[in-house]
Amino acid sequence: MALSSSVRVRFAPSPTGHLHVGNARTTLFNWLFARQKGGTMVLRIEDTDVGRSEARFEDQLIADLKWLGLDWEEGPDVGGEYGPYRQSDRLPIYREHAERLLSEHKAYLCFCTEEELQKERDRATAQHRQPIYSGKCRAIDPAEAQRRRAAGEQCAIRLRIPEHPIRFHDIVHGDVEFSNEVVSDPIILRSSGMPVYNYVVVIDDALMKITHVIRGDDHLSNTPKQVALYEALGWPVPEFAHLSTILGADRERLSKRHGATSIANFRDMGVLPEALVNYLALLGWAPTGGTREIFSSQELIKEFSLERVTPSPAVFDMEKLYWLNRHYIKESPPERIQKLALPYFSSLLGEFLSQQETNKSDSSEVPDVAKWFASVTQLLAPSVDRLDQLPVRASLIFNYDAKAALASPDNAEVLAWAHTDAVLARFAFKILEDESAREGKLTPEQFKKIVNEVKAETAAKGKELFHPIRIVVTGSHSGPEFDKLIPILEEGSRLPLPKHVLNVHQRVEQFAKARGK
RNA sequence: GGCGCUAUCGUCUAGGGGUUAGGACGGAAGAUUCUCAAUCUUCAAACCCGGGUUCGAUUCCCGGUAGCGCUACCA
Repeated sequence: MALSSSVRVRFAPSPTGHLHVGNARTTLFNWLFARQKGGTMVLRIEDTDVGRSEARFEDQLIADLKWLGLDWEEGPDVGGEYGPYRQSDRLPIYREHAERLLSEHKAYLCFCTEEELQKERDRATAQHRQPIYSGKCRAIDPAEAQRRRAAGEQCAIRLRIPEHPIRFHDIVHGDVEFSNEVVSDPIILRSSGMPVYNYVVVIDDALMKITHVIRGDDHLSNTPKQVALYEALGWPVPEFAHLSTILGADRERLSKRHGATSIANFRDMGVLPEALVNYLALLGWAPTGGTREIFSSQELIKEFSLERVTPSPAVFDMEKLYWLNRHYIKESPPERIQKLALPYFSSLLGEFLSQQETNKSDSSEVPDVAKWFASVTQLLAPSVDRLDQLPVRASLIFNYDAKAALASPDNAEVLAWAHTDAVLARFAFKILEDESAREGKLTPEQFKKIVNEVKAETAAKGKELFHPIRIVVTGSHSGPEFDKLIPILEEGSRLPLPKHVLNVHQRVEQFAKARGK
């Protein structure tokens, strides 16, 4: 299939850890741009730092990107015509082009030792000068230099930086200019033969025909070196777009210290991918007009533009992410939420539900349990920031504790109300008497009828009536609607769950006992 | 230290030579529901400082300040 546009972008992470939100946002912007332009997305693994790179991190990276719904046409996992897509597999390419630059006198051999260079730098900083390379080896005759190298003398390859300022255009920042004096001839190939990052990135981007380099603005200061490299190599300079840094609440660069920062963290917390994508898109970008907040990926592809990306750094705001997450939780089909919620209930349900799921056809009870659990998540999910908070919310179903309810300071005020004793007494009496309740088959209608009778007999109404009853039934004076809760309690008590759910009758009984009246 | 980038409510942002400086999150108040949540309504909340250009600057220019980044034979 012919692509309608020649736009090619890349995401080039180092496999040194989990995918970070900053990198995720960079990938997202690349992806949105590529998808909008009908371009090609390339995934390239920058694993030249062999010490820190690990293969398992590459798999995680790919899994995290896919979870976000991002995809690519070329990469180590899918191949492509500009491979290999792992830098560790491209070493010969880097050497070849370095030698080419050398033979064209665009680069030269440097015989300075690390100690010499370090001393030079120290001297410069002590004198408050820019710590740049003196250019000592620039003057060595190339033929002489080759002889010394052939004789086995250790040397690195340095790029010759031109004697004029380096200018380039950045889509986010506009025109940027650096004096050539601050760049200094950078090493492109170490004496060990290993190439340097700022060099390989140019070779790869050029050879992979990348048209738009969209990356973090920590690379902005590296860009003049890279532009000089493109020019030395005789290759076209791509468009640049440098994205601002994501900061923590203290305005420092976002790090583990700030809590959840990896995509895996958010996934484990029960943040939905579409919420994260939507939030990340809003960090540093806003649509025309700037009033819309909710965007699906498809809508983002349509609306996104690099020109509207803000150059200033953005503070990551967990509360706004939660707001979007709550929105998407409510929008999601209940079956999806139920499925996603399941892992968080392993301590309450054990392997029970997942086991039941696998052999559902041969037991009649199974659909009941699944259905029951679905109604539990449906009841609780709308009030939660993230799915991992569900089990705590569910404690009113699973962990009824009459003594704790009576002792709770939250309940003290309600328990002291004038009507409370009467309400409690009449309610307990009626529930304990009720035949259906005793069997755990109380319906919301019967429950309502009992409540109404209590109301008539005690003259308590509104909160005076409901708060004490809530405390008896759930342990707390506030919570979900009784109409939905009663069936969950009653049905739950009849199911063979690993953690038994008390029905209304049992709760009233325990409460009465705990109260000693 | 040098160089670079950045600067609108607490936060994310819209806007732009003359505006009641708009929206969202969060906050506050009210409505509603038995309660909480949700929902709806309302409110508070900002152009970093100093010069210049201009009839007029938050907006354009310069300087300062602050934050961040880069200053490696790290990526």
